[in-house]
Amino acid sequence: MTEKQKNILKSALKLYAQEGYASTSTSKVARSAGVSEGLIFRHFKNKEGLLAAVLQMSMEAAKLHMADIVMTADPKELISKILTLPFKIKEEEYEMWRLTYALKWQTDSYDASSQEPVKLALRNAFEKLGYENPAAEAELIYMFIDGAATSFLLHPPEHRSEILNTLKAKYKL
Amino acid sequence: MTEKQKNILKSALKLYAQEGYASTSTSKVARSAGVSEGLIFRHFKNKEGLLAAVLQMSMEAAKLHMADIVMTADPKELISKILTLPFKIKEEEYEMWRLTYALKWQTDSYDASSQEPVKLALRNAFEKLGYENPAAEAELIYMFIDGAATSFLLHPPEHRSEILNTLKAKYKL
DNA sequence: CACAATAGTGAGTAATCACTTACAAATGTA
DNA sequence: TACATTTGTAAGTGATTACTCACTATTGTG
Repeated sequence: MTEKQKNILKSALKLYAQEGYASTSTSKVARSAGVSEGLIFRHFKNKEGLLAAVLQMSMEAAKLHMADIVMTADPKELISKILTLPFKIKEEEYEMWRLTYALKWQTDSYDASSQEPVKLALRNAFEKLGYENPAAEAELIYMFIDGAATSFLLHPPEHRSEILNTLKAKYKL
Repeated sequence: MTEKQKNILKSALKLYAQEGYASTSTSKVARSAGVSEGLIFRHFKNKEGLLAAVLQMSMEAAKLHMADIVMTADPKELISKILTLPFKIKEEEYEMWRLTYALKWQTDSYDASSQEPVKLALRNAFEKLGYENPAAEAELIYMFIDGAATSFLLHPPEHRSEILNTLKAKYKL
């Protein structure tokens, strides 16, 4: 991976996250990365290819998070880890999360399959804890972390820890 | 309001919700509405003006919902109404909600002020019920309905009522 | 009816879009 | 050194973009 190639990916992520994929032209990405526009097509074939590369790069980090969570044995700890997830979005992961959340609404890009392993782990955890409807509880948590992440990504956070504690109390964590 | 004007708004809402605002050209809207492209600019000045008109039209319905909720006196009923909101998105309101949720991620369009009256009503309700941290509870609920709406708008719903009941149980409703 | 205002059209506009091509510079490898 | 491969650029391409303009059709009003 060349330095210029990395610059393209970095600029594309930044611009796609800030202004949206559709309204960010390849020429804008090239200008921001300090390369000729042709180079984008040399390395990534077309605009879609660039998006795919950006997404793949971004998702490596997320996969590590998820793998750690799924392997947690103690059910209470697993639920706690998942609930805490959106409250701990790191500065350097901000742009990638903004992009993935925004892209959800672009018709073709939504992929629910990546959520399955986490949902399964959640269901098992609630089952172990003797909850009445583990599947519904898992869905509920998933909906919540989606909403919380949205909230934190869109407006500056306030009293995060209070909110997290109030939430944890609902599951006696 | 002319018939053609209504058609433009209807087509624009549909296309913006399906394919996104940025990637829907004015010519596409005109073709879908069966009018000349020039007419769009005659009536709505420019592309942004058309979006504003679509949004304004769409939001009339939402305001009625909110007004009803805010005026509910019984705290338990108020909370229940808000929790139920995303579970009852009507067919004819689907496109407008998809558009508003997608537009959240477009840098400039987000307006948090419309949420304030509802959040205030929620805080008061939790206060009346003697909850420890009413403000945090209100935020929590708001995050949840955001996540639930997202979930219902993006993938086909399943066991909605089970999920709603599990959720209501957490607030003893 | 007269006539002004509004509604609507179709053919433009320059700018920008994603993408290609021909060619040069840098690099790997024998 | 020789030469093939990869990296990079500059100047294009036709299509599409948001938008304008000159014009006609329809409608409301005295």
